[in-house]
Amino acid sequence: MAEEIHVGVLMFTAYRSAENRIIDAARRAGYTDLTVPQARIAARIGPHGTRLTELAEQAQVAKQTATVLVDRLERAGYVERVVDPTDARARLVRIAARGAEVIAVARAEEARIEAEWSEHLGRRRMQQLREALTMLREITDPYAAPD
Amino acid sequence: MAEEIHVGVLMFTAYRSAENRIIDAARRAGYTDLTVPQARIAARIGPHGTRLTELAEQAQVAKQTATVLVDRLERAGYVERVVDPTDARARLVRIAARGAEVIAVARAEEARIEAEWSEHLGRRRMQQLREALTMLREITDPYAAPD
DNA sequence: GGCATCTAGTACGATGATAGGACTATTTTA
DNA sequence: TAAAATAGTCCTATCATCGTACTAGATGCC
Repeated sequence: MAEEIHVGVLMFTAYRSAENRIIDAARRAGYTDLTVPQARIAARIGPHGTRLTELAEQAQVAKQTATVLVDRLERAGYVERVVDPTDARARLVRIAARGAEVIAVARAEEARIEAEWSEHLGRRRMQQLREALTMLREITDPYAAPD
Repeated sequence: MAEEIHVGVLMFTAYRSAENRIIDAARRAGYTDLTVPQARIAARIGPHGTRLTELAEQAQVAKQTATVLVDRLERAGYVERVVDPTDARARLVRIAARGAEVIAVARAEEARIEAEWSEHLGRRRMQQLREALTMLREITDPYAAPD
């Protein structure tokens, strides 16, 4: 029975572990508002801002949900909305000052987690893991960002 | 920038994709109630029933949340609660008839997904992925089921 | 045994997350 | 230029989440 665990469940466990650690790190740093779904959305904002619909697709939630999450992030000062110069219907969600601060905290914890995982697995296996997941993205990412 | 994606995010994408597909399959089969959090809890029920606290830990939610989810699952006929013969305080959550039906549907979709992933990655890489994730579980699973 | 302590689960209440349906404004297509 | 598509929001209903507090049963310790 040991081999019967679905690969997806294994991913959930590892992913959720990382997510919890990052949220905890943010809380310890004083960013006690900021929930997991909010962080998930915020983590997908690109350097020059990202459209709400795009964020919704990547986080795999409805756009109404993304609207609510961005509302809260905006009210808390983590992000801001600016008009998209290329399309008057659209608005770009961008990281605001407070957002940049917490992202730094998150990135640091992220790096720590990656280092721990890498140490536990060994460099070769870690590399294989990353490679396999990156390939998998081709068929599991609905947005299929060409990077 | 292409290599900067955190391994955790890659896992989220794949995991969420699988989860969505399984839920969709269940809906198509007529099980239109049943939400993602409910399914997550239900998926962790063992063959002889599992305690609520245990389910909460494995799904990484508070026990109050697990109570609510099990309530809904029970009302919809997917699971049932029976007294734990070894502890009068505890109750075992067990799969009920309707639950067994939808699990069959879920397992089938799960197998299909694994097959697709395996085909996309190739057998060797799929095996490496499973191996790495299984190892990772040792340091990321708070419940650390011995299995 | 008997009392303090711990554990399993529930109840209440407040807030966040989620999405269906409908709507406006703008852009794209035919 | 009219028709269709797209970006985003609003309204509303329901689910999910968890802090705090509580009850009932189990355990540890003298």
